[in-house]
Amino acid sequence: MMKNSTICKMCNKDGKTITDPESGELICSNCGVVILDNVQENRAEWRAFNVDEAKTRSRAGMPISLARHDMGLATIIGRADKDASGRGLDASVRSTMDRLRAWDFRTQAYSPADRNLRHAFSVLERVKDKLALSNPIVEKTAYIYRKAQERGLVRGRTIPSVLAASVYIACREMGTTRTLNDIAVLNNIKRKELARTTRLLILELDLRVPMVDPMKCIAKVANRTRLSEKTKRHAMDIMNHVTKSGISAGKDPMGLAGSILYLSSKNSGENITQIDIAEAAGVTEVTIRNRFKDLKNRLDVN
DNA sequence: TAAGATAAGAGGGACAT
DNA sequence: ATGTCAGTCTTATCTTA
Repeated sequence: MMKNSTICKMCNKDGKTITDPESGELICSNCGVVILDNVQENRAEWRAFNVDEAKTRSRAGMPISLARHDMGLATIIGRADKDASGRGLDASVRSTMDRLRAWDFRTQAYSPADRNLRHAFSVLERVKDKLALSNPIVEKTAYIYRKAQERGLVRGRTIPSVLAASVYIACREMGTTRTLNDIAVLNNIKRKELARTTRLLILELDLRVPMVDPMKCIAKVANRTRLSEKTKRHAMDIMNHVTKSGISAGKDPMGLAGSILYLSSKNSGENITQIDIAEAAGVTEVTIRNRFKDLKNRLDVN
């Protein structure tokens, strides 16, 4: 969490706002409203434990990154036909440089695999902005995509779809809540296809992807509604109970989170419609109803 | 108008053949 | 490999309070 001093437009107080680095949401600490949900992570991705470390770790120039087709290590022979002191080159040196430059270019960017990666990572740059992904997630995405590419899994699929699946997996691994829907709509991909590709990657690359944390789903859905902190807490208690008793197995966690919030809001007398909840959770109101009915039955039994 | 009920259809996992 | 089955979620439509 990091604090800023943006003034919240909802409650108009000079309150602090809090950036949640996990969900990338900017939240007012007075009223709890989500002011922005696309905040860029602007901290360094490393930690320094003392002054020396801070000095040695800060750096000039481009960091090494998996998310570049050459991992950011390229040396490019420039176009200016000048030597280091600015004088022009004589003809023979210049023609040598021309030949070197030509080969430099060919060997760097023109293997088919590299071209694929170049394309993919330019797409990744755009996705990063749209989804407010942190640097570690981008790196992880790039790593997964590289593996997929090496295994020939991109063939017969589009680059954006494989990339989107990589993003989704990276988010899951980092415990960040991004749903299939979130990622699909921003990439103009059908949710089904994204789900299919994701499964394929997990299967083929033998990835161990942790389950979505249902608590984070509660937080995410609640942040999109106007429910009170108390209702949210109560919902988390219920979720705790539900997870322990195994009712949640096989259910869409967002739908479940939504229905628990609905249940919680009923208990606390807050009026929120199923439609509002459903919209916040990204599921239909029927799903909310079904889960809700389930919950009522199963919780009464226990 | 919100909530509940019902039905049809899609996609995928488990399991048997 | 292919088919079937139970379970989940979605969409659509109708009824109820």
